[in-house]
Order: sequence, then C-alpha cells, then structure tokens
Amino acid sequence: MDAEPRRRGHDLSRVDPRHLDLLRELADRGSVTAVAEATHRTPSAVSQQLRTAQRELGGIPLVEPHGRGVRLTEAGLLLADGGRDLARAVAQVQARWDEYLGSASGTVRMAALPSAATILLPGVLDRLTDTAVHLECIDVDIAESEYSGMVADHDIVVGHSFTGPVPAGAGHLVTAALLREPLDIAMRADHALAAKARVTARDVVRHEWYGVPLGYPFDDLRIAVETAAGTPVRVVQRLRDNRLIEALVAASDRVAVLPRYSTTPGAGLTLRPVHGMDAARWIVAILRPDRAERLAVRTVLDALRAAARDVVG
Amino acid sequence: MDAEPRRRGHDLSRVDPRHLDLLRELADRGSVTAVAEATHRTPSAVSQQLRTAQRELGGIPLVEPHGRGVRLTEAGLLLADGGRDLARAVAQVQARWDEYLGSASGTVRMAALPSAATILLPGVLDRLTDTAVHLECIDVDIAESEYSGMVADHDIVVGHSFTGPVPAGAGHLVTAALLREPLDIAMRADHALAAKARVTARDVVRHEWYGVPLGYPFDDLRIAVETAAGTPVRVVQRLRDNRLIEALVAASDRVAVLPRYSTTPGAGLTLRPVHGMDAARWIVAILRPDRAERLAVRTVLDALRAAARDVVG
DNA sequence: GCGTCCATGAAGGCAACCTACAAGGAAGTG
DNA sequence: CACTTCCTTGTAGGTTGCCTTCATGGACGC
Repeated sequence: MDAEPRRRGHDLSRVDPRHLDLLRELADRGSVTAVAEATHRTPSAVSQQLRTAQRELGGIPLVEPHGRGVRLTEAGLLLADGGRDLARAVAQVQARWDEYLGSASGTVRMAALPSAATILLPGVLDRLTDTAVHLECIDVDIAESEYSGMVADHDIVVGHSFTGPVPAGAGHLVTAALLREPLDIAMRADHALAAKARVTARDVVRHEWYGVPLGYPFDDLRIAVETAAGTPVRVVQRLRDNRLIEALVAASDRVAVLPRYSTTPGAGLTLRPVHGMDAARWIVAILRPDRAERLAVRTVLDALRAAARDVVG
Repeated sequence: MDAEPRRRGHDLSRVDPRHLDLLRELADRGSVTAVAEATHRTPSAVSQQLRTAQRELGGIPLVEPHGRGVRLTEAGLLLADGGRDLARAVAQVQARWDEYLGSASGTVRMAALPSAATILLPGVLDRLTDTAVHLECIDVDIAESEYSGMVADHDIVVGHSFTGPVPAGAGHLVTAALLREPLDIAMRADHALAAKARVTARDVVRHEWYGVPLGYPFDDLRIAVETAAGTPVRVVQRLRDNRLIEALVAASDRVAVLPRYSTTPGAGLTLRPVHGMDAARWIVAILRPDRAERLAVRTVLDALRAAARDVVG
C-alpha cells in the first residue's frame, strides 16, 4: 500500500526505547557519571544522548541541574517509569527465548548479607549444580536502606527486613520473602537459663548482654525486653559481627540476641526463644523487575525459596 | 561498583528490541521486500539486519527459504510474538507521554468499508473537530479475510463480520465491536408488503429478489429465508453495490436484503425486518495491539463507539 | 526456457555515536 | 575566601554501524 511516513504532522516527541532505557538507568543510578560507568561510556556520551533524547521528545526538559549533579524532571520520571516497563517486557521476551533454547543458562550475580548467605547459599549451590546457571555471589554487609543501590549492579540482593516481609524503600523493586527467622537469646550451653525451654524477659535482664551498636535493628528486641521487664538491660559491649558475639557468649555468662537459623548451634552455645516476644527478621530477596523476568534469575530465586523451606522444615 | 560486562559466559542470544521489531514486521507483512517498503529501506538492508539478528541470537535460523520468498521458523515466530508485546509496551509509554503533553494529537489513519463509513464517519468527524486529532480515512471494499492485511498500514480498520462481533482471522489483533446492524428486507415504499410492520419468510419468497453474488455474506439471509419458507428464492440479479440495489428496488416490485442503518430510508424505499430471523452484521474495528495503545487512536475509537450509539439510539 | 519476482551478497558512503580534551559551576575544606 | 574536588556540558575528531547501489542466483509461471 501507500507505505508513507509513519506519522504525519508534528511528529516530534516520539519515544524511543533507547532513550527510555537511558532515563531508567539515570533514575536508578542518580548521576550521569554513574550511568556512564555502568554502560561503559564516557559521561560526555551520556550527556549527549540526554540532549538528543530531549530534542526528539519535543524539547521538554527531562533533567535539571540539582546541586553538583542533575535530577530528573517530572517528565523525565514519567519516561523513566516507561523505561522500566519496557525493560521488563524485553526481559520477558528474553526469558521465553531462553526457555525455547533449552532452559536457563548464564550468570546470575547475587549480593547477600553474610548471615543470610550462611543459611541459604549451601542449599542454593547444591540445587544449581546440575543446571547451566552460574551463580556469582558476593557477601556484603549493608544496611536495609542501601539495598536499592545494590540492585542496579546485581541480579538478586538478599537482605533482611525487621519491619515485615517487604523492606523499606522498595519503590519500583520486586521483593520476595524467603524466610522468617526468629530472634532468640543465645547463651552458653551450660548456662543456668539453658535449662528452660523458653526464657522470659524477666529472666534475661538479670544477665549482662552483648549488644549491637545503638540503632541497629537487632537492638529492637533489647528494647522490647526492657519494656516488658521494666528494667534496663546491662549491655557490656556493642559489637556487630555475629560470629564474634557467639564466641564471646560461649565463653561467659553473658547473653546476646542472635538469629535462630544462622547461629551455629552445638559449639557450646544454646538458643532460647523469649516468651511472648515474636521478634524476627525477614530474609528477603530484592530484584529489579526486569531482572526478575530472566529465566536464570528465576531459577536461582526458586533455589533460594527451596533452600529456605529446608531451613524451617 | 564493579561495572563489568553485563553478562558473562555465552552471552550470545541476547534479544534486541530492534531485531524483535524487525521480526514482528516480517511476520505481519510476510516478505523481506514488503518490510523494506514499509520501513523505507532497501530489501538488502532488511536482509542484512536479519542476518545480524540471527548471528546475535546464537545462530539459530530465524527465517528459512519458502518458495520465492522466506518464512519465519518456529524460533522466528516466537521472537516475532515478543516483538508484538514490545511494540505494545512502547505504544503504552507513548500514550502516557501524549497524555502528559496534553491529550491526544497526531494523525490517525483509518480504512473503512463504505457502508460502515456512511453510518459512522459523519458522527466521528463531528466529534473530532475540537480535538488535535487528524483523521485520515479511506474507504475500501474488501472481504472479511483481507482485514488483517490492512491493519499493517492503517491504525484502524472498520469492517463487518457476519459470524459475530469478532471477525474471522483476527489472530494477534485487537477487535472492538461497534454496532450490530440488522439485515432487513428492502422494498418500494408503496409495495404491498410495506403495509406490514414485519414480514415473514413466506411473504418474501413470493417476490423476486435482487441478490448478491454467491458466497457473499449477505446471501446467508437468503439461505435462511429459503430454509424457513421451504421454497427457493428467485434471484433475478446478483449485484454488489448497495446504492445500485436501492435504486433498483425503488423502481420495481422486487425486494432485496439491505442493512438497516446504512440504507437511506425515505427515498421511496422501505425496510422491514423478517419475522423470526435475527440476521445481522457486526460493524467492528480491527487494530494492531500496539496501535490500539496510542492516545489519538483511542480517541478515534471512542468517537466511533459514540457515533455507533447515536445510530441505534 | 525465458522473464519476473524475490532474496542475498560485496563495496562504498554517510550519519550516528563515542572518545578525548577542555571549560564551567557547585559543594566542601582549610 | 581561595582552593580542591566532583559533576556536567561542550567541541573536535575518529570509528562503527547502517544503509544504498549494483550484481548474482534461485524459484515460479508462461
């Protein structure tokens, strides 16, 4: 037929997948330089792409100066959202293609909290041995608020959440609750309290504690115990590394709050739940929506879930 | 962070929106040359793009020779489907962008059956006068099976269907039922039968008919009448153009099957429904899923629906 | 068997994209 | 307030990728 120019009239402001992807990346990473690094280009190249995108979209400003860097305007954010949708759609097609070629393959990059990895990684790697999926996992010790920064460079981020199965600040991200891990009181195996199946708040405030630095989420259980017992807890040291705390607890009469599954029992250490408190942390996986579509990523996610079921079962 | 190659290992077979779009176009149009014309390139360029797509996707054949041309393999069809999804996603973003910029604008290209356009186009154009949408409508007289060929070059195809509100062969297409138009018996205004509010099958077989060529959908009513009356209908002429038939009917005692709304009454012509027969044609709009997302297209579609409501009301 | 139609290939041009380099603005620091 | 640092933007020039031109070869129909 009359194969003419696709669109007549003011054909300015046509969206282009390439530009949408750029804006999505900028929304995720926050600066031109960061986008340039992530995409293996110079900042200048990225800046030029932004300029042409802006020109082709009718001259509406997409970014505006903000401090030393830039930030997306309302229009830019709108298109960045569209870029997210598009990335997800592409990833879906990629997943179907992978399935067609014969199941999952490729490398999945994961970042996990050390304590979470301790619980889950053995089971996950075991399940992946017979597949063509290569898991590349690094352990990172970061706060809940930093997860969103990690998902840009990793397919799966495994962290924890103390407020519920969905961590804070998971704006455009996909989250999958893997495991609810209760927080217990740890003590020496031959500790006086170890004789009881469950300890009370009143029991534990009588002993000195190894705690975590103020503001750390584990500290919430201490505060709850103080409230229930009506007495402040005597914290003699504030430390972060759980293995270190385990060693200290095993060598003294002092107690500490430790997560149930990631604390190795038997090494002279005993865990006891606190009666009436159901403090716990959620081990969660956080993913970018497009990454979550990849078949290999979904395979790893399934392995994580299965490994988590093994832990509670 | 370690902004490294996005994907390690055999990173072949990564899908690219550009390639998906090419395969979608090829699935829609069927030949390299047709795609080249539609996208304003030479066949050679399209062929080269296909080759690089195939190479980047791991060397899996996407097209195979078939007769003088090519046809998509199973793998190619799979990716073409993905291209459809992607086109729809892009169009959705475009629609949101258009909304952000301030409602619909641009040109919408429509193809419509003359009889359907007669009913609807006046109302549609009326509704679009105050908008920035420019409707470019051509009238085409094509069979139901050819609609799918038209949607590649037009945003909206308005046709009819006799089997129901969804025409045959609407594989990957979006369809919107606009109007159910009953088929009546037309006769001279002072015809003997015109005295009755409704005629019966037995009534109409007594008179000679102007019919349509054998196999035309309107002919179904004739067959139904014959079945009901147990007598064959005497068809004296087989013609296609409804205006011509109207003129002939108005000038004789003969009757004909004509659609209710697109037949201009009053010009010495009267329409009467056939008792017990609910023969009708559906006026339907057919669109490609991605085109259906465009705001301007949706505006025209809404105008079509509104105009259709006016007709029945 | 010849003409026609369609797809593919090689060679070369052109435009888009990127790099390198330089400049300017905004925060933090002494 | 001067200085440093960090981030972005602009210009000039090189490289790559995509497209066109021209030519070749296969498949169908007369």
